[in-house]
Amino acid sequence: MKGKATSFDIAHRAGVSQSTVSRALRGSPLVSEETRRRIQQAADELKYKVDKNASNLRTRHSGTLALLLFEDPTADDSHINPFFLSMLGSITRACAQRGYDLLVSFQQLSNDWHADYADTRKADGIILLGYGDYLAYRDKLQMLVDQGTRFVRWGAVLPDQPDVSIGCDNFRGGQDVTRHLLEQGRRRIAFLGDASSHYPEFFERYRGYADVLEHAALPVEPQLQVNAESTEQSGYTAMETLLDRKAPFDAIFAASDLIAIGAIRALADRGLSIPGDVAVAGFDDIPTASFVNPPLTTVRQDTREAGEALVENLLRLIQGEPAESGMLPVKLVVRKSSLRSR
Amino acid sequence: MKGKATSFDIAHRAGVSQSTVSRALRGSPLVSEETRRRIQQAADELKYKVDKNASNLRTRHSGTLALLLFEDPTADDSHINPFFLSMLGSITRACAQRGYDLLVSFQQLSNDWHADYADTRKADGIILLGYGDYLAYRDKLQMLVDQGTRFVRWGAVLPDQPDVSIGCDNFRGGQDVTRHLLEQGRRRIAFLGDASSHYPEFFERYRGYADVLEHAALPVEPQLQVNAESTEQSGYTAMETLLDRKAPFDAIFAASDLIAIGAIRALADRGLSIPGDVAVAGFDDIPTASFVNPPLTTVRQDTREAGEALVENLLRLIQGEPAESGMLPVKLVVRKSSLRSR
DNA sequence: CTGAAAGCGCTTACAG
DNA sequence: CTGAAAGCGCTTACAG
Repeated sequence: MKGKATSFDIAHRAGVSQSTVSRALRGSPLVSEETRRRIQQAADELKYKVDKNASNLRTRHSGTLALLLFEDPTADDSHINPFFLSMLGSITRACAQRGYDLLVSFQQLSNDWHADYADTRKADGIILLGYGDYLAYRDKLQMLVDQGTRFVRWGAVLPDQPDVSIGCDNFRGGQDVTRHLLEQGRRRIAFLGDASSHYPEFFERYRGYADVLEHAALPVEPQLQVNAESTEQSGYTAMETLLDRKAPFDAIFAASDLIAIGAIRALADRGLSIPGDVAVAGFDDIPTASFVNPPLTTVRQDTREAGEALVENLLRLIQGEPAESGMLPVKLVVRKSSLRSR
Repeated sequence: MKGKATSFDIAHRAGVSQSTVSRALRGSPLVSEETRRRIQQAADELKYKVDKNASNLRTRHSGTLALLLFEDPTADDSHINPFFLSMLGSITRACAQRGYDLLVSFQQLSNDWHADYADTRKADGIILLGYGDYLAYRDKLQMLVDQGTRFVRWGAVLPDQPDVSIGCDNFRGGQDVTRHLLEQGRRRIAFLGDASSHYPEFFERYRGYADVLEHAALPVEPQLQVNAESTEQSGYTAMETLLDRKAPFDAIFAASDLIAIGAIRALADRGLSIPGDVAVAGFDDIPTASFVNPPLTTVRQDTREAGEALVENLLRLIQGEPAESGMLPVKLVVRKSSLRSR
């Protein structure tokens, strides 16, 4: 056998026309059972597989989705945000279940990702997953929409978005954490993480936090908020900044687990005990969260459900059906880092 | 503009033939600068992108590699072995650097993965990454080789393999850990992990361990070895089994960090202190390793280098050049879990 | 139920 | 340097 077998080879071997081979292998009801069996057998014998490039070219779709993962502070190789990695896992599975392949790619915000996979027909649609200045790439989203590219995005779900976005209930998560910390007797809760519309997910968490404080008639103090992006390093630095401000606080609500982990390190380096001196809570429930010392109270986002929802909605868009942005529930996971006494 | 522009549209707009458009866009030296510029401009204006399906069909290759990730004990969705996740990250990057796309897929050992991506021409080659009974899928590897499929595998590098495998120096890693534990005064070191040719990577680590013990004139005791696969749960169970045997030991060498983490939990549950009563060391240096309590001594595999090597060699195979199996160096990372005194 | 034929959008000898 | 033409391997109306 030289080269791969084609449908003509199968046709020849099964004594039918090439068109019939194609029909049989695609499961067309027009083919008789007997013929189908003969063709299937010939195909098996020659280890024939339909050439996807040819079939995609003909049918005008690829059976493939593209996942574009981007982080603003481009992580060194393998140190991708664990939460995204977990999403990647569930998205891959969700695709497989629906018979789609998944193309994975890392991008920088600055790149031309808005004009690639879908345009080259390598993918039928795109899933956007990442962390970066929302205002900076909002235009690109609009461009994608204008071009008619099918895509869904993981991120904050806001009223005025041009695209289909799936996200968790960040506001609610922020409320839950803050309420919990108050219940534990904390009164001066600091927030580590960006709190502006540049980073809507963090901002929603912050708004949930502020909302609960206000309802408890507690002040929302600007000096208790420090910007941080979602890395351990950034969390460490932010924690130091907060400590240097000398404003008293008895709890930290970090906008992500990575930030929380950095903060824990910084607190430990200054000799502060957790949760004795300071309670700490994060967001995401990454695998490491339960292993840090002390185990970290956090908010779990159901990545499995998230992956399903993203793929589900993207497929709907591809099929021309209506798809809607939606918010997934969150779940407070209480661990030692926020509990009153050991 | 209805539908996407094709090369004919560009040709029309630029006033040249379609063949010239194709040449210009592929960077053929046959096209004059002036013509190329005009074509490029027309392409930009129409936001034209070459249809990959068509071009792949013509050129007989896809510019895509497939990563097949499989775990024997199929992990629940997002809980993929963190080490593999890290590899996934570096492989994706290595592909991108070389202009290749990456198709990611989870597989079970039992599936027909040996006859898929490459056969359907969706990928030019395959990277195999996973954990499972080697003897069980060795036949499939042989089949891949026989079919002429281009693939490389991450795993143990053994003398008699039919395929190109890249792995770390597991034997050396096993030696390093064991030697370190001996230096810390430990004498009865247990090994948690499968130690048979079914799991060659673990087996190599075990052989390194046994080798050092023998050179130190210490016995290699079967009752100090307990099988375990690379999950926390399995590590926990294995640790319990070992404890129940009542054979004295003062150190644990776990074949992977996940196993080590499970073991640490089991030891803690029985009230044993680490490293006071028992020193513990793992293998892989997953992100969590530095966060467990106490921080885990382990062996780092350079995933960045590993991803590069895999992609590099696969590309070589695809280009018909010789590729060779190879072993990457490992690095002992000493942390608190194995140190004599606090 | 089956076959002959057109065509998906490219790339690349071949001829100028 | 450029164009006309063949062909990559399929799918799917169209005609029987």
